[in-house]
Amino acid sequence: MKSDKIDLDCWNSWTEKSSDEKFDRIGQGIGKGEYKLGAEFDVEPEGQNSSTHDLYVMNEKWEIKKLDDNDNSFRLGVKISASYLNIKIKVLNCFNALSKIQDQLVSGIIKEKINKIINSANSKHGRSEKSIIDGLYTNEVSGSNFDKLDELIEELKEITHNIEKEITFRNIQEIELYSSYDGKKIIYSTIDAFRKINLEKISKEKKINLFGDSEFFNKIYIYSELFEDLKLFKDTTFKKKLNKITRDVFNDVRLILVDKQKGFWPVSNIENIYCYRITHGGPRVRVKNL
DNA sequence: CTGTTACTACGGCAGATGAG
DNA sequence: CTCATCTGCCGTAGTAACAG
Repeated sequence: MKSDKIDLDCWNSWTEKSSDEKFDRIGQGIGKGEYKLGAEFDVEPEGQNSSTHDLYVMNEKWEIKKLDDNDNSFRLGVKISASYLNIKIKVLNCFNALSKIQDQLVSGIIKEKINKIINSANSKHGRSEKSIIDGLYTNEVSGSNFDKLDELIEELKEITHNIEKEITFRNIQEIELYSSYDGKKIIYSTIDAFRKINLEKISKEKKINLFGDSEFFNKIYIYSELFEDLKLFKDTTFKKKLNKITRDVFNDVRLILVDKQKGFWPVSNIENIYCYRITHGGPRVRVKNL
């Protein structure tokens, strides 16, 4: 193979050109395979001189990743931590909020659904040795917990979506109540009206009656706790969101996988990489069709 | 100065379980 | 049984920053 020609989405073998470079040679901010790959293309690894890429080859910025010999995965740098933390916080907010109001919900179908979801989040799935919630707090979400969490988020989205439809159907997007400030009548959103009434020192029965029935009381309660945080997953999913922040790392940078024996694998379509679990505080990534 | 700790790059691997 | 996968938990090198 000539070093000025590379094949995408397959292993390009190491050639004579890099035979003098050891794959395992590392340096400051320079990972395995970078010197060897650099030798193939007569370039030096950027290392500390560049925070955006490892090699500059054929007018492209290259980001080099060595796959884990164990399971063909790789991890990302700390740059992605902020993006992941934002997602994690929203997810934890949802479950914390549900746990807090759990006891205040009135028995019924919707409460049972929420109970199941909370229990599932506090359970281990697949081969996991810790629950989803524990995993989120310890920054270690296993593959099966990761899959299950995605399902749970979708269930919560479905629930809040149906509540939204019901609010619209009942035509109570706005409710008129007396102001706590000056006693005058003011129009409040459903959520604000609920929160206002829920603070009143009146019996639960009276509160429920104001919203029609206990099931609808539950629904608005749940909705008021979740809708803000679930906005992050509007028109997307937990997994898709993780995939997006993972792929965004490679905007304007070509991902090149390296392997001691097999050579190097340039990834043509970044959609071929996906996040499948969280380790050490960030996404762990795999490549399709490897 | 020197010695030490902190920080930021970079992945690694042991043990258990499940598939065949 | 053997082998691959899954899960959880860490490690190392090089340099900068700081204490004395």
